[in-house]
Amino acid sequence: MRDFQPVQIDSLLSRIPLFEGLAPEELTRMAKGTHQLRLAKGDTLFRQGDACTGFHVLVYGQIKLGLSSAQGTEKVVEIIQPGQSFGEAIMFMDKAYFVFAQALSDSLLLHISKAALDEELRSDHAFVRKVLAGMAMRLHQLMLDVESYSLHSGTQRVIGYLMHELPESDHGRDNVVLELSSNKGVIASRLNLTQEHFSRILHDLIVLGLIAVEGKRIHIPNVPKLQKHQSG
Amino acid sequence: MRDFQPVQIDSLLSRIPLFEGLAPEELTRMAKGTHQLRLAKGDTLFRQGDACTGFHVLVYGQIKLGLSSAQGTEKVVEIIQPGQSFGEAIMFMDKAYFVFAQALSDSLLLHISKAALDEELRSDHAFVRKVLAGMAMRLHQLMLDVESYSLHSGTQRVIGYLMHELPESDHGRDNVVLELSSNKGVIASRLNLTQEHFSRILHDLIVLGLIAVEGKRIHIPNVPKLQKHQSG
DNA sequence: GGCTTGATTTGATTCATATCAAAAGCCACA
DNA sequence: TGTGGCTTTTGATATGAATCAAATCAAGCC
Repeated sequence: MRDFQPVQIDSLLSRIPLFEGLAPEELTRMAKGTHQLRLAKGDTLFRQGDACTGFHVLVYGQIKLGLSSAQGTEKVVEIIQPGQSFGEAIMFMDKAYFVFAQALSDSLLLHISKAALDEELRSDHAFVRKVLAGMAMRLHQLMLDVESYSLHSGTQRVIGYLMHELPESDHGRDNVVLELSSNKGVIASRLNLTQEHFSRILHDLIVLGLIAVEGKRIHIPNVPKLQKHQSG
Repeated sequence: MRDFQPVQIDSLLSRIPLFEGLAPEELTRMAKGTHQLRLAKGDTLFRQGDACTGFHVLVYGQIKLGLSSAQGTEKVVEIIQPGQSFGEAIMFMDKAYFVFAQALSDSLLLHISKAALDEELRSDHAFVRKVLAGMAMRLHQLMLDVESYSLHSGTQRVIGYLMHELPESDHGRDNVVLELSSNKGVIASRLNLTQEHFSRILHDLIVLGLIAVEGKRIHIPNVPKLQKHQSG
């Protein structure tokens, strides 16, 4: 059951950061190589080894990208939020996926074909810069992850995550509230922690009075103080 | 003491994978934005926070890229070998370096200015593809690292590293020899292990008869057997 | 050849985090 | 309003890897 609503796709595309600034006719051209995709919570979008024919953009919902080990355990590499794209890198390499993608909630995605992107890349230098910048950011982000995994303790990673989730404007503020975007188990895995360890770290922070937790809602009485706690 | 030998730079550039296929006049144009750089073992090329004005290519020698933590410990992110380039991503973002670069041995590098690259990107679509492909590969590599760090044990990472260093043609072969490209401490850090732990893992593999070590030379009597050992 | 300096190994111990198991908590929905 | 199926927390224990300290090895080099 494939949707076919070019006009709506145009407008969805235009709202994606990557495609901002494209002329209407360019958007229409891109839309021709794009199709919509609906997933129910729990559905798999692709798995390791699947061929990659383009990249995806999430319109609404939530997707998790993960690695699964030989022993069956899995590790969440990234939690995709609306507006984010993913899969460009592997597309440029003409390789098969080596992460899997699964919907954490009912989701709407766009799939943009490699051919459509290639054409746009050929004709639009500004677009080239944008794609390059996007890939560079992704690389940078991954480097930060590597740094986190290898140089920071579990507690530091958790605090770092909370700070990252907090809108820039809330840094330095007092008494802010933050809503976790997913289940704690998923976030724990994203931070390379077990669910249990994550729970205990949160507990420790509560005992220290640095946060208060009710379900997915995290109260932070004093953001700079939490930030400063990154010591063990 | 800055070198100024445009002709030689042309020819050095032409031998770099990234610049293969460039027309002579393009090469000459790139060479104008390029300069040579010699480092002695131990010299620092740049450190965290330095401004980035272009990217580097290593002609000969060896460079380590690393992160240093607040506590003064450092972690090797990558060991650059001749022919490899580095720093493109951060250049595209117009951000300061957040890794440092230090020569592990006397080295010759080229520094290609952002401006020169930008110009070439604007005029040469094939070149755009190459840069994109390069960044994609880098991203992929980093993902593999993340996978290693989070899903594999120390022993698995070491075996993985050895397999990676081994030329493809030697997989499946018997009785191959492999020369470590750097000090064991550096490699250990690259694998996110302490020197001591790395030493012990090597020791364990020796006891199991999977490898034999003399200095930097690693003998592998049976590659597939070593490969298969990835279990703990 | 002995001496200095750095690299590597070995040993003893500690620590962070994982694992396994079970108890609570929390919804959704019949 | 209870009940089944999640998610989350808590507890007890195990383990991989780090740390600290010291011994050994290797390699220049006067």
